[in-house]
Amino acid sequence: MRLSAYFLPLLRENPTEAQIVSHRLMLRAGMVRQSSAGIYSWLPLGFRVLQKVEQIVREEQDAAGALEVLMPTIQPAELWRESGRYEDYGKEMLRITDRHEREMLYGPTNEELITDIFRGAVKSYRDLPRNLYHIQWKFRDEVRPRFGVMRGREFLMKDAYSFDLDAKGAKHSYNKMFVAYLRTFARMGLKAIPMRADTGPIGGDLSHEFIILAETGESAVFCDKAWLQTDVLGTDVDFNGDLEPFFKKWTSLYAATEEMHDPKACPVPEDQLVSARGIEVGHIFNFGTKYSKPMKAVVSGPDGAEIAVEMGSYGIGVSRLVGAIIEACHDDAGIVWPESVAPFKVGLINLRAGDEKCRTAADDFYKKLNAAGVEVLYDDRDESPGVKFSAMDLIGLPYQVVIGPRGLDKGVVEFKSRRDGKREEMSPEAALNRLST
RNA sequence: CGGGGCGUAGCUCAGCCUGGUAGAGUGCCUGCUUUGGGAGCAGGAUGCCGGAGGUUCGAAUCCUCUCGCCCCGACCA
Repeated sequence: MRLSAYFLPLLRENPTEAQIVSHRLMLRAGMVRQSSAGIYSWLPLGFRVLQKVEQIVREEQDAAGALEVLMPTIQPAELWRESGRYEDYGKEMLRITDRHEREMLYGPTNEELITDIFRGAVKSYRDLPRNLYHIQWKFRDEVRPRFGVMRGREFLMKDAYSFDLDAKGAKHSYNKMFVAYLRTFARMGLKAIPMRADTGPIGGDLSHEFIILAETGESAVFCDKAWLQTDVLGTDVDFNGDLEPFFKKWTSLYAATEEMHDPKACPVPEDQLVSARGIEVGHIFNFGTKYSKPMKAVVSGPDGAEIAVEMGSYGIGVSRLVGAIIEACHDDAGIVWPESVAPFKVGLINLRAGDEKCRTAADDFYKKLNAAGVEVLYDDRDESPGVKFSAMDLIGLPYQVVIGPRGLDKGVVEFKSRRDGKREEMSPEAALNRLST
């Protein structure tokens, strides 16, 4: 992509409304624009990141055997009356009346809808287990939206729902998602710690929140100091095998959210306990028959008797993750994207747009990168070098290739790694080689 | 939902107290000179001063109402 033809409205100064670093950087880097409180438009650069995050989530859900569907954002109120949550949810639910005076709502989550779909289609234990997920916009009318996309009212969420015949199967489904989540966040370069969590209004008895430690986090969390030195799972897993060892391993070290943390009962000695702030990026629940019973999601068992299915739900805040990644990956100059979610892999800077030799060399390098399938943002604008350097640092692409008259005379380009700031001179071929691998 | 604050140029903000021609920096446009970490000079464009009422000869400024946004707290993927 040529920057001269791109839509990248950068801000030189910090907008006053943005108080935390990810919000500031997302606005300054031209990733999002606020539409109203807690509601954002995603501009090209931000949207690319959102889609990369979404794709990683999708791949890991698929790998764990979950099946993607797409449910609507608007749901009928009746379903929520069946589960009893229509009244419970209160003002956080955006309620809508259509032209026929029918009560509708903008979905804050989808347990009711998925249960309705499931009960209409599955009648036999033979069709279990199943896990259905979708990645869809949700709306929760938060009292106080804040922190940019980290606590918006409208947000993109992956929510998966598992259906099993019995508690043992349900635990296996839970473990699958548990492991898939470890892999998902690890792929994004994040250390997300699974913590025992309160089930809240979703219900149930088994629940983990996946928390990224960050000073700006909204939740108070407690964990064993050893977690700080522990790497998260990144290896391949057989999802059909026994996952309980993985679950045990990644829950053996103490980690709990504030609601679940009891200082008196805590097994970790005080000097070994970390008290920190965290960002919740995922939350998994096993809630048994909380919805299947009132909504009559039942199957015939082997003996012909009706059995209410055991359910779980599994959420990842996809749009929140974009902010969370920036909270975890930035420096004074701007964002430092992990390669897996970077909007482009490399920023190509032509230092002298007006110089024939530079332009030819840069155009040529750009063509070769494209041919090699390397995602590149090419700054071909006629701007001063300082402007280009700072813009490229701000948007945080993992690598920069600088082509200027000084290097060209020696037949080299400059290759810079954003993360450590190291710059090396090398031939264009060598730089191309580095980037295509 | 309680408490606090802010709405003036694309952005950051001054002006408001004490009513009298709409401002600065930055960005934007044009031209020239520049060019390895946010360049220089010259010229130029940009505002229903959030909205509605009111007071006044006269309102960005005073009063009333209203809408929006932000922050702290309680609540939450």
